[in-house]
Amino acid sequence: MENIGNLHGVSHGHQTSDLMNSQHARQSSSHRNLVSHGRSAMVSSMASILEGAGDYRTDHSLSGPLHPAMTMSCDSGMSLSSTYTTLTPLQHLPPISTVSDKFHHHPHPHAHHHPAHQRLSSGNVSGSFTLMRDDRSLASMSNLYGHYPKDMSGMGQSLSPLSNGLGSLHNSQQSLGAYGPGAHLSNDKMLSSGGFESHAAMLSRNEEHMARGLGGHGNGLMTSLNGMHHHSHPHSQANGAMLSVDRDRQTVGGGQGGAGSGQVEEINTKEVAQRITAELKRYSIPQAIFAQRILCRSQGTLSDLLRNPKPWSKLKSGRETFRRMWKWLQEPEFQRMSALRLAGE
DNA sequence: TCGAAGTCAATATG
DNA sequence: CATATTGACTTCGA
Repeated sequence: MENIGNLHGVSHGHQTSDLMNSQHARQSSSHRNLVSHGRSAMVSSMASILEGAGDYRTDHSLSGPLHPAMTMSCDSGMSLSSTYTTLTPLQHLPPISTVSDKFHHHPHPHAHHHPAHQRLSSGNVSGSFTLMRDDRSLASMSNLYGHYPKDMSGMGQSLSPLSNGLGSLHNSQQSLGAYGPGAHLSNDKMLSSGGFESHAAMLSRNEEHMARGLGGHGNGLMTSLNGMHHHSHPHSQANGAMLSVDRDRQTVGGGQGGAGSGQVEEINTKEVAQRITAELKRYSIPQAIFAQRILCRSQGTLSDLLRNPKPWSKLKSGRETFRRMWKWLQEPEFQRMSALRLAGE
């Protein structure tokens, strides 16, 4: 018994418990927290620069009825949830010490994470990080992850949406298109339904492009703007208009969304799966990496999800996984990368 | 108690 | 090496 119990509990335990799974207690490592750290750090940096920091963050909060923990959460799940709460305030001020504090109170057996985020924090704070500078981000990424950037350089250069990334993206999407508008399914409310889907893609892509294209502030502004302005309504913040669109529909469709706590996003799992697959290929990110760092799942699981995505309606706790993927897709490239890097570091 | 959903780890395959 | 498949396990709801 114990063996098994231990094995399971300790060996794998990472799962986060998502919302309902509650499998927490798995092994994991704990470094997942790093991600959150990294993120907050980044946010802060942005915030500092833009001043809209709070807003930016807000956006997360808003969009995140789900994201709260998801964004980073992988292992500690519950603990994190609380952490996340704490994080909110943190975001406003990125005092490293504070951060450390929060972390510390976590049972962190591993030390190597700390250094990692520390350095990040400092970087951000000092501003050297300047997320805006895609160059920088890229550079950093390159350092950490040689291959990711490989395509990016190309993409980055071409502002034209169709040139690179989009081109391929479109491809995939087009294939999806069949089910998109045609909608033999019930995608009426799907996150990416029909034409809108392409828009979404474009938008998100644009973000990335802008990031590098506009250079610094441009991107930041956008992001923050998107996220900020209307904090009044909990709809649409994440990154873009697209979201708002879907959100609206979803809200309506879902109806009970609930007050906030339950985001009623309906995600087109099939599409997300395709997009993720495409992105992973684009950046040469192995499933194993993405699965672990972003989804906190195993490679096999990811593979299965990507190949045989179940319809949103049939998903239960598995939705969380798709939300994470979706979330990731919505993030600006540099964030995606940093998430990958950080989580893995 | 049973079945479904989700995962994982191991293993097979390309 | 990366991805696909599979068997076993856990959790959850009837």
